[in-house]
Amino acid sequence: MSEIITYKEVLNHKGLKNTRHRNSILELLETSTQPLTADQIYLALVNQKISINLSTIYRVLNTLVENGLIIKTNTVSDNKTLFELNSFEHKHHLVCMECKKITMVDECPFEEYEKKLKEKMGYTILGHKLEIYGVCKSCREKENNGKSIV
Amino acid sequence: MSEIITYKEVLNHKGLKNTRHRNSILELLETSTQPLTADQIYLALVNQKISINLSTIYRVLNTLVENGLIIKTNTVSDNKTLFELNSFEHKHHLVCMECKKITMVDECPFEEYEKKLKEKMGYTILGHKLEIYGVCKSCREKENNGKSIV
DNA sequence: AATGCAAATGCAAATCATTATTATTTGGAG
DNA sequence: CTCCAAATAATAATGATTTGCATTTGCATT
Repeated sequence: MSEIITYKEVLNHKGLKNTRHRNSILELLETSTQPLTADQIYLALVNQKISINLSTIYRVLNTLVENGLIIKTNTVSDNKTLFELNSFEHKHHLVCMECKKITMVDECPFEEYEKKLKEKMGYTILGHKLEIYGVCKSCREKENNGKSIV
Repeated sequence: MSEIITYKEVLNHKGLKNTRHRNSILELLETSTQPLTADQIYLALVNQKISINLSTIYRVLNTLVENGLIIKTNTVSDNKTLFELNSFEHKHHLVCMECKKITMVDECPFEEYEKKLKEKMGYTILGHKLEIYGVCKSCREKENNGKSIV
């Protein structure tokens, strides 16, 4: 836990009960460097000798999304739903097409662009999602040992 | 058909047979102002008194994606796959959170940003996807007739 | 510490989008 | 017109996610 505030307090404040499952899921997402699928969470917890049902994971994830503690995303390549802790910071995803790893980037070049869209299209802009696809350093190096396609 | 080239020719060139189903799906996507789900395509065709099977639609869509004629996307809100004609132009999606309508925008402010990411993260950038969320003009106006939340 | 009750969980079955299988039909080359 | 590979229909299978219902648990109150 990187904050002084514990999940127990956060959950309480939202009127949610402080259960071991909610805590272990939140803790797992906190230590993870990237968004996880429900299934990945399930496997990770089972690995930690925690007995939990997959449907419970889905239910916990959904309540946490509804209460703004975590964020739901989905990938373009495969059709899976990913969950990550809501850091309340504006982040974008850098997705490696080879190893599928996701890296977070926090720089965002958009204020200008959004203003333009607002004027041109008459939209009220609420937010955006940006995913950038590429090949990460280590995958590119692996490939260069063989033939270089990219 | 907005081009001199017919779909028949395009399909031929790709070594694909020119079937009525492929044509009706391509024509439907051409007239559509926004990406469609397999199911929406199915309903639209049935509406046109065209007898077609849903699995055929999926199969046709997948071959068309493989051959670069159409593009696969997916929505953040619900877990559905969307298909749109590949215009071979770089476009982004402007998504209305009220009516879920998608508008295309062609301006893209990214060359600079991608260069930066390449240097900083060591990534080879292949492409990106940007979705912008907001409320479209007509939805905002509808809302203002009641109470204005947004 | 014991009680009560709503909320949370486990388990199994249901649902939904998508894919695979197989028999039948069709486009189009010859 | 004939033939065959490719395309399609119909149906079953799959995999992710949701739901119904019985049981358990958190926690406020006694």
